Amino acid sequence: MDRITIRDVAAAAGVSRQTVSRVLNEKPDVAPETRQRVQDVIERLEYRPSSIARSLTQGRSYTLGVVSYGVQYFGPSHTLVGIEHQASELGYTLLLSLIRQPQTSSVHLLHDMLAYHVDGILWAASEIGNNRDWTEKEICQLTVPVVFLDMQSCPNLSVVNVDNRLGGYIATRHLLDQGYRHIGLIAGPLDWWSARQRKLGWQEALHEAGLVAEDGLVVEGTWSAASGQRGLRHLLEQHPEIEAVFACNDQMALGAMKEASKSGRRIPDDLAIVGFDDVPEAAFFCPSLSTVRQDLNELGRTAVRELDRMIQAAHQGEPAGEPKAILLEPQLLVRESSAVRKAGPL
Amino acid sequence: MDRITIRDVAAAAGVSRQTVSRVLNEKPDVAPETRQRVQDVIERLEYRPSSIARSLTQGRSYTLGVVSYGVQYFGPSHTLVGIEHQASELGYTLLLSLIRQPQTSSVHLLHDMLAYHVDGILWAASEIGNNRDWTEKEICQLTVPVVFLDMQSCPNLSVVNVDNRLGGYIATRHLLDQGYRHIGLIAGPLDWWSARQRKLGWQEALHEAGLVAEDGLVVEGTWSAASGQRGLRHLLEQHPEIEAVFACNDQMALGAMKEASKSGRRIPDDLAIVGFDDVPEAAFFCPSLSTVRQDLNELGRTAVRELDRMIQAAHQGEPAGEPKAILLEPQLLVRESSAVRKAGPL
DNA sequence: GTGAAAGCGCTAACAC
DNA sequence: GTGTTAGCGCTTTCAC
Repeated sequence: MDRITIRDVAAAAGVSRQTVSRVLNEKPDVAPETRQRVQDVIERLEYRPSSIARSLTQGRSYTLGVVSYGVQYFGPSHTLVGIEHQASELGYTLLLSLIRQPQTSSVHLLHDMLAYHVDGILWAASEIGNNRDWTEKEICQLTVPVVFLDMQSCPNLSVVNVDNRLGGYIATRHLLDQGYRHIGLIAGPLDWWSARQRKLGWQEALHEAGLVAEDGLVVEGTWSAASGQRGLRHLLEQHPEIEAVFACNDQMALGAMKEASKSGRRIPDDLAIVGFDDVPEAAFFCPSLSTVRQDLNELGRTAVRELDRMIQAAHQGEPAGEPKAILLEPQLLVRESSAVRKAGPL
Repeated sequence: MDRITIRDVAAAAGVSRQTVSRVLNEKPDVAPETRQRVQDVIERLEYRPSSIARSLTQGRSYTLGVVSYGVQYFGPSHTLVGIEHQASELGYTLLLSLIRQPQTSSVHLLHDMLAYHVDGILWAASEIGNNRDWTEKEICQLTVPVVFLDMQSCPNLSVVNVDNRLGGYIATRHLLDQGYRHIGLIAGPLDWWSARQRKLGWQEALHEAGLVAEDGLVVEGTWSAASGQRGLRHLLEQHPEIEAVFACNDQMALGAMKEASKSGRRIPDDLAIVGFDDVPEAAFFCPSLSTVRQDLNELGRTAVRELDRMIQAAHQGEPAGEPKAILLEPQLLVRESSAVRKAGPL
């Protein structure tokens, strides 16, 4: 069963292919009756124009490349949904590539996407280790705009981020405001840029309160609940005086809650906990988990809008404009796990 | 900055475009030295062949369309990862479309993908309500193969599923084996085919044990933890004698655990709970949650392999073969929430 | 208003 | 071994 082409339509309508093309693209200079006739034939034949043939002639594919990592987890999957929805609203289709080894540079994915003539690229895989070192050499000689998510901003690149540092700050600041002074940190893997940022926020809040952010108060996790559990155990062994913990995601917070209950500590009375992400389950943990919410859907949407802007500009021969660094504000959600400490002396 | 084409390479190497093409496609009949010279030029010019131009001439795009829904949730995101990895291993790139309104038929997405000349389509959006009614009329007249995931099998369609019914059965059977007799069901939304299947499994197990699967023992949730909490409350109000509950996903199980603890019931002593999915957090709930694990990664991979098989067949002019219905077996994980009931009379 | 010719970047089929 | 011709399905340019 062969594809129906513009030829078939032209023949059936008794016009030239150009005229059909004009009707398809809603261009003027087609007699109303001709237009109608062509449209009827299109319907009857169920003709659908080939997007890739179009891409070839127009030099635009209305396609965006997305490179992501860890889509099975909360953050990346929510970001991806935001990306897709905004993209489809703007008339783009997505080409998806998932990275398996986040440590390596994966430049080749970029070229793969270019082979499909994408109009732009969203690099949504997190910055881990030095997996971004390639950007300097590659990006400048690219033919299409690229927007990065979740990576350190850089003078030549367009980047969209949630303000992880602010998130770490408000989480810690909240615990300080509740009267806690000995606040531990269960960090994410510190080769992740975002994890380092959250840690910085924690440090900043402690310093601001005149406290010392000792290394002993920090334990590095892997984002997993198991690592959160181990982390808290380790922390409490070393520093039994710890009264509160900021866990850098909700899974690690859950693991910490498990460990707390194992060690006979009640939350929040003996140990307050704040997480990060606001996974849907967080409100149903026992007790419910205070956490920092980031609007990842909006993160994805913003990135697409920015990319679209760059594409439009480039397409009109405009001077691209300065690369932007966009930062979204996270938001604190207070629940039971960090409720204000009961009155009375320690 | 213009794209480097096969012409540029041909000119620079002093050969015809055809020879360059032969080198690119590793065809024989090129003199070793010519081949080397061409390859050198390719490297020097950093030439990358255009995949879409190739698609046009070859009638193959090495591209698969994926239509999914709810990618921000556990199941669909894990399936997507499986799909992507298997696809990329087989040399395919993915075109991704996410549905917003699962109730509506979304046939147009199918045509959108065809416009991009995809070699095949994976319909990974769940069957909900009658959002599959279009398949009968559309599929037969399609030019490319389609594989469906998570939907009722149908004589003319290729379908890959986890055996949800079996999953419901083994969860319930496990509770029966533990000595529980009054077993409630917190079902998923019953317009979802998969939710109905899990319910069927529950019924089957009860019947087999000579028990009646009364309607009063069933409450319909929305997959959310909140609905699980409400569900259990409702169930216990109506049937205080309930000793165990099968919640059709882990989130609802979590909500039920919350409600149990609110109402002063201990798990598993006063109420046993089994979930479905095995989200990574399940092992860290308090108590840890018994659940049914489905290998969603493998689900996605299997679907891609099947689709690839169909594509290959069609491409060699073979008679497509019978549409297959593939079923994967889920697996019971016993944890604390359904531990064997303490000895002693009821 | 409409059509003919040329071309997007590549490969299949056939020459030589 | 290598080059020429034609064509994938569409749009652009320029005739008429």
